[in-house]
Amino acid sequence: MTHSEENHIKAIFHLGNKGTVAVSTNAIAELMETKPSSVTDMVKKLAEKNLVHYKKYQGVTLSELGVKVALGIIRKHRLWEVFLVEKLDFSWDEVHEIAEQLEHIKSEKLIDKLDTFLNHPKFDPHGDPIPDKNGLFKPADRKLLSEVPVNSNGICVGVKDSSSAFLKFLDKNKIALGDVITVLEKEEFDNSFYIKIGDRREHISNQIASNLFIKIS
Amino acid sequence: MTHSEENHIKAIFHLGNKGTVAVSTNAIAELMETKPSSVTDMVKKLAEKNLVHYKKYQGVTLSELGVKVALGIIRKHRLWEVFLVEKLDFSWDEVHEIAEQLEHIKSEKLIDKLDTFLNHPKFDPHGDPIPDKNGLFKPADRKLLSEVPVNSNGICVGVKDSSSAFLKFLDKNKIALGDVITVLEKEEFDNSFYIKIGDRREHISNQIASNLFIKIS
DNA sequence: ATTTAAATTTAGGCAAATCTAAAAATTTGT
DNA sequence: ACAAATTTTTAGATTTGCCTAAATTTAAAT
Repeated sequence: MTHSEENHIKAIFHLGNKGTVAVSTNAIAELMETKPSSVTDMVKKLAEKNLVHYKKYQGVTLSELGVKVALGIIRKHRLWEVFLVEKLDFSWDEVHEIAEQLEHIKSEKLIDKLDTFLNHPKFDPHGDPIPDKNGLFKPADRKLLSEVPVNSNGICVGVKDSSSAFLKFLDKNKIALGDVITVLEKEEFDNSFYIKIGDRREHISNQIASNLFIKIS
Repeated sequence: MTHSEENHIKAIFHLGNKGTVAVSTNAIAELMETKPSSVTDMVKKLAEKNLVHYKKYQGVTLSELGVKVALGIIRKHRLWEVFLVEKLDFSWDEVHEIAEQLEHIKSEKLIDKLDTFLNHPKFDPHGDPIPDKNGLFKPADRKLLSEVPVNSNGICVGVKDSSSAFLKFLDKNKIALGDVITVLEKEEFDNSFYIKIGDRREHISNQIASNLFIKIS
């Protein structure tokens, strides 16, 4: 598998609800910052290799094999992210680009040993679940802060948007995974939220609230 | 820099006494398992980029910039090898292939942090010196066991041939870096050696002796 | 010092991954 | 339901890294 093939598989997985929902070449191209025509070419190649199901003009889904491959890449990506943050002391907004490179290193033994070294972590630094060797992971029971009823109480367990910009915003505002959050009030006018986080009271926009996952306790 | 470019630079460095001695395209091709004509192409490209000095039919040497690049790659390779052996518990004969991949990961910060995490090691698992950030490393004062006078006493600090086959042989015969070795006698007939290693007496062929480095104490 | 052998380069070609521009299919709006 | 807009694919070109086969240069041998 080339890097490019792996990246396309990953994109289809992420855009198409784990590869189950048909994704347009346009969408893939946009995510990958390439052109739709290039995606068409690649998708044909992946179809040849039985990694995707593809019908002209109808979008792409992953085959069973494709899902397996995608989960393998995601597993590697997220394990490396844990390594970078926990062992090398990177901050959570710096690790994505490096993990994008590391995820393509080929060695099953390496990733098994890395997993062991890290004590079989279940979540990456952004709260996303890490598939195990067989591609299984518990569908984290978490909800977007924006979609939880007022007075809900829980722990911040993940972010939906893991862009560097958003993560830096959270750092600046001292919001981190593990923080205890209570939704105090919803402002109907602009859909913003008043929350209690730790022992502070904060006012966060809807955009922030709809990118924070909490686990209701 | 592409992987292929980096690999060519590395080959020129290793074959040409750190890039200072002209290397033939043939030699490079053989080491890299490619064809001389392909090497010619690449070498021209590297010359364009001022990474090598190249005169048709006269072989290649590294430019100052080329040496810098080579040292950077070697630094990465060897630091990753230390990581694999010390942290992930790989054996020293397994790490080369994986490090060949990892050495191409691009992130200065990553390698600095890895270096710190590993406590700025000076040698890789085969006893080869690791260049520091500025490309400097002490020229390890070590000699081949085969070239040391009888009755010399020292510590085994490295291997010349780090092929998996040789390393496995050493493991099987319980010869490891750090072992104390005394050259007891040289057998003139076949140039083999009788040595004391730890508290055992061993008889090793010239081929073995000329691939083991010791540091005379 | 030629001739022969070996090494090296050139020329031309191929496959992968990308692109642009044009053609074809699908979707949308009225 | 049909024309217009949008999406998607095809066709053809480009770049990179590699190859084979032929030509050229250098080195070796008699």
